[in-house]
Amino acid sequence: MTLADANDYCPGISLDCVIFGFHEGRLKVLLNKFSRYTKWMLPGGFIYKDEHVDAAATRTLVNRTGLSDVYLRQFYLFGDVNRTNMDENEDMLIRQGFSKDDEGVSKWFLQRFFSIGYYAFVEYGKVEAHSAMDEEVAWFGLDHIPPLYTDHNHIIDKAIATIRSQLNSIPIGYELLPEKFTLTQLRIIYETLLDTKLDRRNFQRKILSTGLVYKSDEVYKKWGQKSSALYSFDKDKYQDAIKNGISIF
Amino acid sequence: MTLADANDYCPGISLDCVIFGFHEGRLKVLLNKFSRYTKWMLPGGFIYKDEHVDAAATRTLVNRTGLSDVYLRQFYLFGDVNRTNMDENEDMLIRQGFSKDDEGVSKWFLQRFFSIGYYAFVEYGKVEAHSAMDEEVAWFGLDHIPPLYTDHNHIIDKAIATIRSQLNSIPIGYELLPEKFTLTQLRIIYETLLDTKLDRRNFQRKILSTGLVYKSDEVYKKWGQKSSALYSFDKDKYQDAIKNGISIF
DNA sequence: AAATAATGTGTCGCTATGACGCAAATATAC
DNA sequence: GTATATTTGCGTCATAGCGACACATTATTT
Repeated sequence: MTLADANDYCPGISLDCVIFGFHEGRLKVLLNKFSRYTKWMLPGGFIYKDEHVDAAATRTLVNRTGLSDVYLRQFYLFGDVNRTNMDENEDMLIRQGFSKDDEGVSKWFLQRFFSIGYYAFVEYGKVEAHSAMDEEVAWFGLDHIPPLYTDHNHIIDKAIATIRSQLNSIPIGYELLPEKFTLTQLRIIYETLLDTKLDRRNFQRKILSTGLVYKSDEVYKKWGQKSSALYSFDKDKYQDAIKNGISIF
Repeated sequence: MTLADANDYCPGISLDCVIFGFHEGRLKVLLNKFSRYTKWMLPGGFIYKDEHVDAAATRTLVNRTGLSDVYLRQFYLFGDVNRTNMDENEDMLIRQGFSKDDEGVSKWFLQRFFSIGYYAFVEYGKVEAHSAMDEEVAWFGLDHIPPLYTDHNHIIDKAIATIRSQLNSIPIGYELLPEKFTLTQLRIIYETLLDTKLDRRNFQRKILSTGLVYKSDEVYKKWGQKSSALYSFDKDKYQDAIKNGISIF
C-alpha cells in the first residue's frame, strides 16, 4: 500500500491469504517479503471503506497471482490482542525506510489489527507470481515454511486444520491440479492434508466411484517407473456435486 | 452499551452470538430487543480495545445468560458493505430516545460495521435470561424467527449451515441437553439441524455404538405414551472424543 | 374396548471399506 | 546382461456398517 491511502481503508482490520498450489508432488503456499525486511509474510491487504471484504480478498489475490475467478474462502478472524507486535511492526517500518516519528505511518501501523483469514487454491502453472514494487514473492513447501511475520505461521496452521475438516465438501483437486493429472497426484494432496498414507488402490476405487473423474486418452510418462494414466474432472458433474454437497472422504 | 464507552471499543467492529437452546422438543435461539425498538436482534456487543475477541464474546454471553464456561465458537465474519443500514440504525436511535444530531451517538452508530459471528450451545434450563436495563430477552423456535435487525436472519442461517457441516465433530448433544436425556431428544436435535428424518432404531444403534452414552437407571415418563430410558454422556470419553476428533455422522 | 402413538429389541441383505496379491513396466545397481 | 527396486494397473476377499423394516410392549386418547 501507499501510506497516503491509509484514510481510504477501514482502520484496525486487515486480511491475509493462504494461497495453496501443487508443484513437483508437494503442496506449497505463496509468501511474500518486503525487500528490506527480513521476515516473509502472507499476501495480505486492507479493505477499502466501501468495499466488500470478499472483494478485497479477491483484489489481493489478483495482485499477487494475476488470477481471478479462483476458489477463495474466508475461514477465520484472528482477533488476539497480542497478535500485532508493535516492536515488530516498528522494526519493519524502520527497515523499509520510514521514520517512526512519521505521524501518519505510525498511527496506521502501530495499532491493534484484526486479520481476516482467507484460503485459496490456485493452479500452480497459471500463477505469475507478481512482485509488487519492493516485494519478493515465492512458493514454500509446507514442510519448509520459515518463521513468519506476527502470527502468520499460526494462520497457515489454522487454514490447514480448517481445510482438513472440510475435505469432504471441498473440490480441492479440481482447483489445485491442471486439467489432466494422475490419481497419484490427487492422492498426495489428500495425504498431505490428512497427514496419513492412503492405500493407493482403495483411493483409486473411491475416487473413480464418485464418477467425478474420467480417464483421458493421454498418459503421463516423465516420472517414476511405469507410465500412468491421466485423468480429468467432469466439470458438469463437479459443479453439481459442489452445489449438492459432495462427500469424497 | 452506554454511549460514553464508545471510545473504549474497537471502532467499526461488533460481534453477534447465535445462542442455541433445546426446550420442549425444539431447538431455539435467544434473541433480545430494545424495549422501544420494534425489531428483535441477536445478543451482541463490542470489543474493548485491549480485549481478545473470544473474551468479548464470552462477556456478551455471561451478560445475557448468566452462564460462563459455555461451548462458544467463532464461525464467520460478516463484512458486506451494505449489512449496516444507516436508515435502520438512525430509526433505532431515534426510537430509543437519542437525537441524530448527537455527535457521539451518530458517529458511533452510523458507520459501517463488521460483525463477528459466534454460535453457542447452552443448557436451556440453566439460563436465566437476563434483561439488561431496557432490553427484553426471549427464546424463539427456529421456525418462528421474526424479521430481525439488519442481516441477523442471515447470520442465524449461516450459523446453522456451519453447524450442520461440522455436526460430525461437534459435541452438540452434550452441550444442549441436561445431564439425563432420552435418545429421542438427541435425535430431534440432529433431525432439526440436518433437516431430515432419521430412523429411530438406526440412530440409537449408531449413538450407542460410539460408546459415548450410557443408559442411566432412571426413566422418563412424563411425555408421550411409553416411558423411555434416560441416558447420560460419559464425560471422560466425551472429552477424549473431542480432542481426537469425534465422528458421529 | 379400540385406536393411536411412542418405545425396546431385533433381523436381513447390500455396499463400502480396509487389507492385501500379483503381474507388468520402467529405472537403477552390480 | 541380469537382478533388484519402484511404481502402476487390476484385481480379490472378509467384515463392519448401514438402510429398511418387523413386531411386541407400554401408555394415552376416544
